[in-house]
Amino acid sequence: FINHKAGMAGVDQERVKAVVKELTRGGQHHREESRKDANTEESIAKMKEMYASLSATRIREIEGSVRCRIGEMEAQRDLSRTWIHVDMDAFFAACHTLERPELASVPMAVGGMSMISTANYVARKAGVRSAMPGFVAVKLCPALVFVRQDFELYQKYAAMLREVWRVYDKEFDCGSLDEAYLDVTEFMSRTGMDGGEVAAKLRSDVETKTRLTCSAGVAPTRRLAKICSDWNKPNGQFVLERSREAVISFLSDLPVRKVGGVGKVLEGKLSAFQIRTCGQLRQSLNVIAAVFTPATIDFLFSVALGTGTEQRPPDAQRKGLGHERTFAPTSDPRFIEAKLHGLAEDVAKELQKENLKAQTVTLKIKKSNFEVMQRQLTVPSSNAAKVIAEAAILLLRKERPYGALRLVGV
DNA sequence: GCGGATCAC
DNA sequence: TATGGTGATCCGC
Repeated sequence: FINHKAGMAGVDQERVKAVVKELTRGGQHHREESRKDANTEESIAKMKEMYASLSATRIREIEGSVRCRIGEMEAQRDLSRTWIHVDMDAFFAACHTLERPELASVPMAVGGMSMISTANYVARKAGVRSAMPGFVAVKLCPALVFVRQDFELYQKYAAMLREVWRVYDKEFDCGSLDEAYLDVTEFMSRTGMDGGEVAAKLRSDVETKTRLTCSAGVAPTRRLAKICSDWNKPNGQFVLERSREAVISFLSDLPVRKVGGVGKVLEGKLSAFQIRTCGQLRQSLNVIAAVFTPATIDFLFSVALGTGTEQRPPDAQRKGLGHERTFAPTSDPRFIEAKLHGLAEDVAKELQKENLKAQTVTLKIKKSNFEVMQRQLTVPSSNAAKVIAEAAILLLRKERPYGALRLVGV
């Protein structure tokens, strides 16, 4: 929970670490996390070993192809578009505060003792953070006020937000309820405004319409715009000029972890090769090309150069639809199979609503020690609850004896 | 194609 | 006392 999220700058990180350690020591969840950490370390060791064993000839080959590839990517660099990424400030918490103004001045989190989905900036000062279990948050901030999630409330404000965003880009796409990517290139030529002016007006329109604040990033690519929207959060904006020099200079000291798609594990692997910033990444593309897998290499090259994501991706069709539920650990097959029946009903209803059929049914289970397993079965295409439930239960029974479970999903 | 793993929000 | 739910992607086999 020590990260670079907005509003977490002045947090006493040692205190957070101590509290988390005290509350998790010896727990099953912690053991599972440690197991994954050990796997990452093992993977890093293999990568280092592999790198050390490369012949001089092979290294020269890689260097040549990397040089060539960078040249091609530079030749195709596209600085013609202006993207704005707009991101609401502590969206869920802010929605509740509009309805209950007294929450503005107290530390508040949306969620419960198990999990927090977001916290207001008062709570963040104490180290409370999204994805933190509520019982840890209370220990960090005993005065913390919990508010239950209310998706209808968020939907109401999200609909108002989309009204605003549409004005700037008819085809805007939403990352989630509270954020969107807008290609404002045409809006700018139509109005004569520059990127910063458009972002300022957009944020002002959002606040006028909803009384909610947001932050915005302006940049020549979607990926960079997303990073920029976080730069002056909350209630701020940042403009990255549309020039190669500006992009390269912006990236030079940017921690790789700020880039969407770089999580804890990839950050750890890069760090093992002394790569912590995008500038260092740019200087290390030979290593990257030597030790990572193809998709990751493609991704990291475009991150390092600040290229890619200039175009809006075509809207993808759905590839999966599922439901899962956590409960107090049990091995009672009657309880577990009843859960699966209920989840299968929910899935079937949504499939029917969207005029879809299931081709493959996946059973997901999480054991009481937090180990996750998935088993799948291809069925004759169907959106009938009965077919889906029977497939899930068949898969479950094949895993007997499965012991105590804490979650099942369909 | 399957199952584990990672990531975003 | 107590660590979520949904969807996507990648990789090794």
